[in-house]
Amino acid sequence: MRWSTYFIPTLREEPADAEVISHKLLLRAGMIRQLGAGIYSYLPIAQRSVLKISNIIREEMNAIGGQEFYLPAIHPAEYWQESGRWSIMGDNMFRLKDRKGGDYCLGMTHEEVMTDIARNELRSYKQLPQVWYQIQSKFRDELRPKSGLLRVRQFTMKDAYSFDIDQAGLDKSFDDQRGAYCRIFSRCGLDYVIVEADTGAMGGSASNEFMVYTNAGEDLVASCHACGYAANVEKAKSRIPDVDDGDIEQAVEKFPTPGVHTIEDLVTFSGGAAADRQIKTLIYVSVAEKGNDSKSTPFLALLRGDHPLNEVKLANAVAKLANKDGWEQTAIRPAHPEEILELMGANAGSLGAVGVTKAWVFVDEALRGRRNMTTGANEDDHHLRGVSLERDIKVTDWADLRLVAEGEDCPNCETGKLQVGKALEIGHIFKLGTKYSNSMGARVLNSDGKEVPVIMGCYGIGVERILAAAIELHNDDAGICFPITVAPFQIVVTPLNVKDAELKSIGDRIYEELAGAGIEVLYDDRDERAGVKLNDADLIGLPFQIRIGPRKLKEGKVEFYDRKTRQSEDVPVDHVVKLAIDRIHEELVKLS
RNA sequence: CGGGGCGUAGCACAGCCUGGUAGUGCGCUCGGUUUGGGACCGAGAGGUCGGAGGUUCGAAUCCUCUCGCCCCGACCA
Repeated sequence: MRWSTYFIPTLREEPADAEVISHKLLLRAGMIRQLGAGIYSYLPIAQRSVLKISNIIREEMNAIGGQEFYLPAIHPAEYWQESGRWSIMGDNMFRLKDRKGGDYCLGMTHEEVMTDIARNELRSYKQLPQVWYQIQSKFRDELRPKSGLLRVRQFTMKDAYSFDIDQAGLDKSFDDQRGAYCRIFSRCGLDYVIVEADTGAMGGSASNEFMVYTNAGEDLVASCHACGYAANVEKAKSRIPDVDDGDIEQAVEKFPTPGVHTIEDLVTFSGGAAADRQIKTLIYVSVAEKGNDSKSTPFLALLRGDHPLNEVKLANAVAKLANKDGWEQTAIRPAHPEEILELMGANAGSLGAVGVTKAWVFVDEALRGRRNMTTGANEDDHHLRGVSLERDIKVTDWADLRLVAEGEDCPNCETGKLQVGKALEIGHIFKLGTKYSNSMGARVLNSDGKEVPVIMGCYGIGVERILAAAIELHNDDAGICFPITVAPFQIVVTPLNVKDAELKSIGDRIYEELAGAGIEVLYDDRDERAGVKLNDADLIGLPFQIRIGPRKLKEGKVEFYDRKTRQSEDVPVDHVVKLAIDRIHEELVKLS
């Protein structure tokens, strides 16, 4: 490819509204341009990278028996209503109407579409297992698109679905996918970690996320160096030391606490209590839907005073009670002040669960067995001391509701401490089970002639996130340092002055020979100053460069430059093509 | 949805407070000189100042509304 006629609009200056490194470099390298919030056009070299990533994914999916589909992006609402996700997805889903007023959406994923095909076509266990996948655009009306390609409203996703007759089959399909994911991310040059994750709106039993540690990420991962435990903080657990509540169980006593409205206030208040001897009382609302009806149910969540709430854990705990009689919880949210007053008869800052019987009370496991605690009295400016959990509070359900913190003990081994780091999710695999096959009626006959729901798994990868993550992980002050497997080209050939006929003719020859050998080569035949060409080459980050300049050519040599190490070696003109081919193959082998 | 910021040439920005002929740098075009890490000289092209309404003799500038984009938050009562 000749750079002089190829479209790579590099930017010298940094775009004003880019924040994260990959966003800045994608713009500066002429790879993407924004069309709207969270909507990007991929320019030619970005498209080359995306296609290379897609092909790696395709190869690994095919290697485990995956079969590629092409599915509609626009879905009639009825399929999503059947699965129940028409309401669960809420404002995150792009919705539209056709000319007759019929409801449609743009697909966020394709469980419904794939399950529909499965239920129409799969009849017998003899047809299982099946592994179906696609690599296509997905649409999500994100609350806040941001960070270039990291959180967008249209993106490319590889999503695969497995259909098995039993749990053992699902386990194998899941493990196959997990192995394929490891190979895919390794081949793309990404350091990743596999973590336990919440299943969220997908439903299902188990799930693993594939994460890349980077400050541009939006998730937090808790991990233990001692044993390798790693989990999304949405799911992570930890061990904490016991707190001494004293030997004697005291009686409940109300006392005035004027002006005390926070845990912290009560710690310093004379006659108050340490934060770990307090009970924090939070009022939340479960929002549920049934058909076109919706309802809001306020409830209490109790934690130790110094423990932060993990909303995801709380939502999961509440859903067990909220999802019945056809109701499906779509969200939980903090209660509004007027809702708190109505439910509790007091305002935030003086709340407590003692005597509460008309609302659900969810209590964090860390409070189990605790005695002589201090909490709000449900009367403004009053608190209670001497509260014992089991004796004084009517607990609806115990659950793990606590957000783990850095430095707490690993839940999985004796010695480790948890570290918490920011990470970017690049892949997610789920054991769905029968959630969709039940709601949509995908059943086959088993070997006993009995009709059973198909056991499903689903497996997603964000293609552009791989590109962005590769840039986040591999860059320096001059620009991108692409892993060769995702680089738009493998090498750039740069005659430093194309008006010098000798430099140009040698450049032409090297370019032709590399291209003839099947190397993905970009030829910088632009009539630009050397500085411009070298800076652009560094910026777009191809792994290797061949620089042809007058100084070295006097000795019959050209420079072979390694972008990542920024080392160059002088090579006789006649040897450089072979050297380049060898080095490129070496790189490819490293990432195979 | 709440808070903050910003919309002026392809890009980055100044001008706005205090109303009076729309600017700077980079990029772009042409000519010349240059040529190993983002050259120099000269001559040019390019903007309904996000949009609508209002105030005024006069609005990029003041007022109202609106659209868009960026950042933070939307868990700890």
